[in-house]
Amino acid sequence: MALRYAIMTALIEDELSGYDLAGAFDKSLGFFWHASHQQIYRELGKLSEFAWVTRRTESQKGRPDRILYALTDLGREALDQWVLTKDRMRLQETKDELYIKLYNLSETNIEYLRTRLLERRDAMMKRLYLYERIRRRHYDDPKSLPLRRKGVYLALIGGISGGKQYLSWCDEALELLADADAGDDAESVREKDVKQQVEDAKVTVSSPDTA
Amino acid sequence: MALRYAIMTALIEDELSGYDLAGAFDKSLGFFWHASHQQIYRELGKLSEFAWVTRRTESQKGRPDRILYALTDLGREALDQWVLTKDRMRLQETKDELYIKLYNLSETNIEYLRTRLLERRDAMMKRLYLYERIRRRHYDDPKSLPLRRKGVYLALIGGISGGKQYLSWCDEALELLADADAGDDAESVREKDVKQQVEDAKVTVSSPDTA
DNA sequence: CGAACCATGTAACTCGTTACATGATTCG
DNA sequence: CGAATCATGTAACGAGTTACATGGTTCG
Repeated sequence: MALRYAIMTALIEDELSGYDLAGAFDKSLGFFWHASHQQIYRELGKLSEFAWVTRRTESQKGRPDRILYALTDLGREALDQWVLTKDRMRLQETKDELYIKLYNLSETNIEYLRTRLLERRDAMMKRLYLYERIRRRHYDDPKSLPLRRKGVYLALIGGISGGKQYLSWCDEALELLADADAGDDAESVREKDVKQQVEDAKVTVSSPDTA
Repeated sequence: MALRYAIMTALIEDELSGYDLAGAFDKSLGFFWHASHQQIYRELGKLSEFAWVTRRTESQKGRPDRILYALTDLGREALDQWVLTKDRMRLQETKDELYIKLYNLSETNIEYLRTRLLERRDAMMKRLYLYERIRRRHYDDPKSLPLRRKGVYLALIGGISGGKQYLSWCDEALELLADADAGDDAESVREKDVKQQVEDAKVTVSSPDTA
């Protein structure tokens, strides 16, 4: 059910196409919710059935038509009601396979898992950079924001601080795993590289405005 | 697919029943993966089909029989292989409806959302307390752990630091929302209470060993 | 010239939730 | 005496993924 309302939330301020929405779920909304375009088109179908949104086709030259969706008063009402329903409280369900894989850490897979960690670290850093920039540009003084924007701000910093915590967890994990097989000469050299990468990256993240 | 392997992971060290497994997913494993008993029984059915686990019935007096599952060599092999397959990296997909609801923050629902935040704060604190204790008891000196346990340790501290970050996010959110409607006298008094609760709880969390 | 972007969708499947079903035992 | 714990499951539904399908444009 939540995806339905997430879509409507995105439609409060703008009239958007399914494609736009998919983009939003990869960008600004994506820190705490993800949805594939297939799911979005499916929900949009239902939302028009309920008359919670209206659809309007816009022709473009040289590109496929876009179908723009707008929230109706009825939809707006349904959304307001939903906010007040009690949800199943699910605390921080991270659902990352990597955690399960780490439970199975061994000599055989340590190298592989280290690579996955670096990958995630990298990806998170890119995301954080984007979000930090949004925060600085639009949410620099949270106390003076209008109420609605305060909520958005909170969701945003929730994502940002979660992301930062994740980064430092990656660092800690990489350091522990680097120690884990010291002794082998060839390995040691490679470990040094990994540690150096981690250091380099720390600098990049602490001052994202320079990139 | 991941649930399947999470179950097998839990079966590496012990022979467990479906009921035991459901318990594990509510406790030690539950920080980063959740599964209902229905899902678990379904997967266990498939795992025995594949001969990745064996089943053995144990009669009990005055209680229903338990069916104990044990990992086979074949299952062990499948698990080891799975660890090395590349997953689609999904970064910190929190999927908490509360974030979407916060996007819709207004005078109408602010009180309600504050209550949800306190609820989550409370629940997370209880969980953190449990996990911190496990860490202190069994993972106090991570560098001296055998390799496999290091992986478990990393998953554990991933959960712990994520939880701590979540708590401080809740605090920040509650403080911002408390300011949000100051000015009304009756409200102001209530806000004070909320802030006091937050302070009280901070003390509790920073020293979990006293409870 | 190939890759990525724009833009929409369908079909089949697996994963996850909710509700239903049973029945003894222990604890407050 | 009612609720919680122990212990297993089925059925129906909703949410999410993977694969397939189409076809023009822009950029390197």
